[in-house]
Amino acid sequence: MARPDGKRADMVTIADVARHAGVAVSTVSYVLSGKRAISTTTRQRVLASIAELGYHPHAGARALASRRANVIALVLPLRTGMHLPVLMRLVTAVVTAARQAGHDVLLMTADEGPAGLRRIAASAMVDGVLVMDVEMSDARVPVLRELGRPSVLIGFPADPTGLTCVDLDFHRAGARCAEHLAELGHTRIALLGAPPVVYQRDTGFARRTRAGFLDAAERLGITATARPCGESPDDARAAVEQLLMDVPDVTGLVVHNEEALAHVLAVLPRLGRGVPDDVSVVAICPDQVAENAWPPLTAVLIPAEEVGRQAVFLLMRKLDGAPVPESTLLGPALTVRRSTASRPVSEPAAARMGE
Amino acid sequence: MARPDGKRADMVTIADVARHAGVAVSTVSYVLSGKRAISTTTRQRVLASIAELGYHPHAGARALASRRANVIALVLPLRTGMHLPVLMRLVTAVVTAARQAGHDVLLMTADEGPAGLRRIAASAMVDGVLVMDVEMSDARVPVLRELGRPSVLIGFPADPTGLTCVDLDFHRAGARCAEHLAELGHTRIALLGAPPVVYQRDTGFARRTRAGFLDAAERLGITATARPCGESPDDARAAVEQLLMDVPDVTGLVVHNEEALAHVLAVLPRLGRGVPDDVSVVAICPDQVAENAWPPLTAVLIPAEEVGRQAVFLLMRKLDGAPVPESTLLGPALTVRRSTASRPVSEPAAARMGE
DNA sequence: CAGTCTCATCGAAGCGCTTCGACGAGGGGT
DNA sequence: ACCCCTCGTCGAAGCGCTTCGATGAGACTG
Repeated sequence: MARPDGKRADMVTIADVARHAGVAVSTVSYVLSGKRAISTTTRQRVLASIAELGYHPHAGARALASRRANVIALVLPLRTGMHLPVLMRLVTAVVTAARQAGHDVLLMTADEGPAGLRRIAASAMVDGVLVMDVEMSDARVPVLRELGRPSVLIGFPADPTGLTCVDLDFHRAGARCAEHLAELGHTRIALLGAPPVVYQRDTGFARRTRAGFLDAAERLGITATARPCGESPDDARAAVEQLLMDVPDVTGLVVHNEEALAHVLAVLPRLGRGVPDDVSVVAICPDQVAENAWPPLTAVLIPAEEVGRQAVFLLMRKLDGAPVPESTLLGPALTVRRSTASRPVSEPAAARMGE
Repeated sequence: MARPDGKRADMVTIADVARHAGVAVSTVSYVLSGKRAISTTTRQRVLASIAELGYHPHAGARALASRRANVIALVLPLRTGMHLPVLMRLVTAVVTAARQAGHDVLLMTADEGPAGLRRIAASAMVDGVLVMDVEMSDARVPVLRELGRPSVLIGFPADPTGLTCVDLDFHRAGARCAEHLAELGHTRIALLGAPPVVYQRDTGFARRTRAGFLDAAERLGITATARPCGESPDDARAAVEQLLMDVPDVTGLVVHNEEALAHVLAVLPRLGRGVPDDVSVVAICPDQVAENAWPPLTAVLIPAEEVGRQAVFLLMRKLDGAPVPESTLLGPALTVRRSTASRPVSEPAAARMGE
């Protein structure tokens, strides 16, 4: 393995390339970085040598000399409850986008906490940090502020001032659902949202969805109600029953609660409401869930790939010192499937079915 | 931000620590690495300075000087079909274990392919590579061999010679299922495995499970049959019907096919076989699936955390130049839930139910 | 044709760390 | 008293790269 000069055989250095091409080390460096003009002939020769020798710059040396690691950190939550398919697609999108921008991705789990962030930042191991699944009051946020490293959050904390955040625009998502139902002629619609406790905690996305939904309904001149919904089968059933009792002529339903979704869908037919014949259902959920439900659900999707790409894009801009907006909200995309239909012209299903 | 000397304010170097503690730079280094004896008083002083200044070694400089990056690469598959919860738990376990061993984790997706592996290895960015979800004939395997970097595979390729592989011991998993059924008194048992095409491809885990199952049954002196099972509802139903026709008195069933599992469970009652009253069912699947099925399934789980930990452990040993076994097979853990019971003493259910 | 530019290239000085050899101070043995 | 260790510490030489200033060769001016 060792060569006569005592170095490792598999380590080709920039000096080897320079020697092979008959130029100075710095010339090779400039060919690679493009930071100074190099004649075409020299460039060709250097590139040929690089290819022939299979040279790859030593990442550590480069980081040391250039003060740029070309690595970003991705901080993943461990927390359960996060929907995994969405998370994985986000991760994949981030890695792909980062690679396209010439960066690698260092994976951190949140359990190292603030100390991990400090370590990573102080050791110059990464140029910037991407924090996923941010909560309203997230312990990592103050650390991020304190470190002063370029960072981008996926999700919004309570106070996003001075940070850069990306997420789905839940306000517009809620509105989009109302609009879709209105377009189909529905005039009595309802939103079943997160469990009560989530609203009490003032969690951002739940409130924003509700506000968007109600605002849109008002603007469209249709009657809407929004209420929380528990996650257990019993709670979900109770919520649906109560809703149908309070608003018997409701024909459009938005469900923003992944856990409860299946239960809601199961209970509606049993209460004499066919989907979509009697009640149209729009979900706000990952597309996998929407596709696998029965019937396949018209839904506003969480655009994981797009969020990941955007987050990386913003981080790269920050690394380049370019200005970025504090908050980036991605437009919701509504996919029409088979759970929504025009408002039934006849009387409610319960009567029709002789129940 | 800049100090009078022109350096960045937030970068504390080892020289700063040395000055602050009144010792030589090398002394600080030795305190940190423990590679030479340092008097207690000096050590204390240095450690105090480190804490006070908030010093963290520059990762790049360290990698350059020591030829150790303290980073390992984790190569994730993009491929669908991999069960995500298992994958995420594996990833989490790997990151946690790596951190405990003083390493960080660089995340690569497989779509960069061999070139990505080469780049990572040649740039000395990582000390070793962990490859997940290895297939029988995996394009990454030859590259791994060629690179000669320390690596560990999770899963087994067709020819694991000279590699280090970790996985669940599917042979013993199959055997464990048979044993469990035998312990409950069942004497006619069957295995529904992967779709036919998987066996034809000579895929490792499917064959090994079947062999383990049949060997154990023979050893235990009970009658066993193993057959493939398609993934569609129709194929699964057909497989079950055929099985019940061929072996009407079968009372123990092992299902090693995640996709078909739900369909098998749905069809058994319709054929007059209650689970577990008439037929006991053991699954080989992730625990989430086993828990959420009805009835909750007795199952052999894929020990994701343990696999991740083992893989990191083995990689660390390789980095230290210690010998490691070529293959590490993890013992299957069987969790008893509500889908298995003692062999029914009476006649088959079909008769009992008057069908 | 001297003076001035631009272009292409080179040499050398670090970047922050590890590690090797050297060295002074004590603590045995004789 | 001597020599010889061992222990604790220091200084300096790199690790492979980027970047700055310098330099030489032409290509323009006037």
